[in-house]
Amino acid sequence: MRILASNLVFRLYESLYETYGAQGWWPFIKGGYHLGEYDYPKSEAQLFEICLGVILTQNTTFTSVVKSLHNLNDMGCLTSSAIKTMPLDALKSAIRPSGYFNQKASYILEFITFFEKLNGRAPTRDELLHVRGIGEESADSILLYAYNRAEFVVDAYTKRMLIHLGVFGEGVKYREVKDFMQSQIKKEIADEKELVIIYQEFHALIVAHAKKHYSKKPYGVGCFLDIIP
DNA sequence: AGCCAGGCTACCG
DNA sequence: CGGTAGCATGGC
Repeated sequence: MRILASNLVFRLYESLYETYGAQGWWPFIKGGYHLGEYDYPKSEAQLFEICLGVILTQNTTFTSVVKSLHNLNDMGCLTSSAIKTMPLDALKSAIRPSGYFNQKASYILEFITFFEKLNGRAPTRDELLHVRGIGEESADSILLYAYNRAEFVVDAYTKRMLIHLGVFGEGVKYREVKDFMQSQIKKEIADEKELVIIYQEFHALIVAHAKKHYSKKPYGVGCFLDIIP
């Protein structure tokens, strides 16, 4: 989705979108997805798969997560009920490629307990934050990608890039970055559905860009976003 | 061989 | 509060 540049944050978005194009974002094992379509998840199964992916991808590459999800799928265990009833060791070995498999196995089981109690209702951000294993980024990722709520996701890349560009100083807090990005974007976009799409694409674009230019030190080499304040 | 990956908790002062 | 060790595998 194109938007008109009128402030710093939009210029950032436009430069990234111009360069990398629509990212689509959340990749699925079940059902696939199409670029430029935003009516996902299309099923409860996809919704749960996003939540699972969010937990598994903590401090890991998504390609590792895909392996774990395929392992689970091959065992017929890509649903909350199946994971709940499978042996713990089987769960651990399935998600092994994503690292931290002991922690993540218990995080997943705790999330499932929480998820099933929701009974189809969308969780609040605060509720998610009270689930062990769900921090700020995971809560926002689940809300944004699984529940299509307008919650901007801030990850290590986002902070690193914005610090490098001089928007924030070292040690900036999650909340500060999130509030800034959201308030800037909301100045131009009022429609909730549009906001969700922008937030989804924006985070994906930042990751795409940061993988290229903000992965190894010194950060920002070859970054063309010299447009900031 | 070492550093990094789409973080979070627990525990420290 | 803020800071940090520990968690673990896989890719480059």
